[in-house]
Amino acid sequence: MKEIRTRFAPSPTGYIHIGNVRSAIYPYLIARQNDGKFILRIEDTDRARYVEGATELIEDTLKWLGLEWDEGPIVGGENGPYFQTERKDHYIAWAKKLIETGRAYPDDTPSEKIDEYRKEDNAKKIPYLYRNHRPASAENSPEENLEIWKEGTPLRFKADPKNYEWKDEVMGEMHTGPEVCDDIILIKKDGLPTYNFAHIIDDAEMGVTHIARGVEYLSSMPNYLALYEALGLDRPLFLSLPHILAPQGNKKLGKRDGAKSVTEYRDDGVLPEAMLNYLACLGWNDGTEKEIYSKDELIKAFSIDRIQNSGARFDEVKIYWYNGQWIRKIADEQGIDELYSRTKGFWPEVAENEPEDYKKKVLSIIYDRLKTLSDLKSMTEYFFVDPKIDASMILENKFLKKLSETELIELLTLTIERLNDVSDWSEENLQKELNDLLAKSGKKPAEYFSLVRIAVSFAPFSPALHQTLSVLGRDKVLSRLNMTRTALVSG
RNA sequence: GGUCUCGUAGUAUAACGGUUAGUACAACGGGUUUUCAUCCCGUCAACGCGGGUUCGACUCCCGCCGAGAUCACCA
Repeated sequence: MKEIRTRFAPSPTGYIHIGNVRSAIYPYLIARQNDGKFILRIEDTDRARYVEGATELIEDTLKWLGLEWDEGPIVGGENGPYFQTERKDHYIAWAKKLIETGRAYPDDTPSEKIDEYRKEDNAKKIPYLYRNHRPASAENSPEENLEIWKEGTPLRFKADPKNYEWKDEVMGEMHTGPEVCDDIILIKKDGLPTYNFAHIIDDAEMGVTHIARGVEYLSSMPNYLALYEALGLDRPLFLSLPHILAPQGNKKLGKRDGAKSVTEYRDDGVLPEAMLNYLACLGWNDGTEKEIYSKDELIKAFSIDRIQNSGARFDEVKIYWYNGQWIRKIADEQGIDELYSRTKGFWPEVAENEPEDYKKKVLSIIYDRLKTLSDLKSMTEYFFVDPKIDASMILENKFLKKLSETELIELLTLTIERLNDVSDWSEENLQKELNDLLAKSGKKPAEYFSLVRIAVSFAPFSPALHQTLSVLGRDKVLSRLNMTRTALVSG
């Protein structure tokens, strides 16, 4: 059986955003599922749009998502080079074959002239096709054209207009008429190939069996098929992936709509597991009601024929839901140490020099409140530094505003006196003490506990009170209670 | 304009001729005798329209409408 080989072939023009990362994920899953190979190829033939550092950005993104490639930059491989600019001689060689068979011709028609053709046809309301304006060189003999073609002169394909039929693994049976076949540019003025030409050569030479790419390439398919034919190459399998839609409107999600880069979500504290899970399931499902998939589960469950053929809207709210699920899943299944290892860089600055054990304890009581890891910044500060006392948070609290200041002060005094005598600062014992205090206070749980909670944290919310007090430790709790009481006393 | 694709609740989706059209997110309400969250329970909410075919259509066919893609020496 032929080895399954898939590829992701981005051009280094910037970051990978949410809208195009699925064309990396699906090929990856297909390769892994079939013990095949996943190739990364950098399509850098557009020197004008080339962005320094973009290749590294792409590599970073794939690595973060866990989409390791078997051949490509860094790792190398037998079918390299994996940068198109380093494969120029391959394209030239194939281009010459096409000239030899009379299927390509040099064309130095100036672009102004081409624009004119286009305008003329538009004015006449006939579809613009370059093959209706072929220059004399299109009729030269192969020998002649081989002779006159030199770097600096664009090379065009000589189309053979006819019907094409093919199967798209996602969209189904396809067919088009001759009106879409045209003389496309193969080699540009700068001597580099166009995408249209280069990707076909590369995929063939790299043994790619499945090409997955956005549906925008669907309308170019007849020209690609013509090229496969003219080059004598076997067609691979084609997968047209529907677009991911922007949050508003019906357009595909692109950088202009503010499509965030994948790594931006990483920096916001989204876990790669959640991102991969969400993106894979956006436009694909296995027919069951399962929602949470690990990478291995995706590899097992994935199937091409269940890829959705309509566009799917990217929903930021849902990815945060997935992220919450994954935060809890990792903590519960792999332990708090594993989750902790993901949190570097997400703690508030004041926590920087705090001991890891302490941060792990904080994490262990707060993780089920996190939607993203960056929530740690806003949610845990009071564990590391005394909060700013803001009496209004107590006085205006919905549970506390009916209590008088005197009552509040008395309750704090009661608490301080009792806790002063407590030496067993475990969660269990604190829970017991707090229950006793609650009984003594004569208040409703929401009233008494809210007071203590706010008095030590001055945060809008916090973990369960006994846990918060236990992790905070005896000294911090008592000193903060005292400070808060003093503040209330002095009004 | 030519060519092509798509069309189930606000969103993502299930159904592959027969179900009270299922699930998840969101929204709303409630519970878990402490906040926020988790977790649990409940409510709201959909087959674009019109014709066929059929005993029966979300499902098959046709037309329409709507949305999108593409028509580069960009990928």
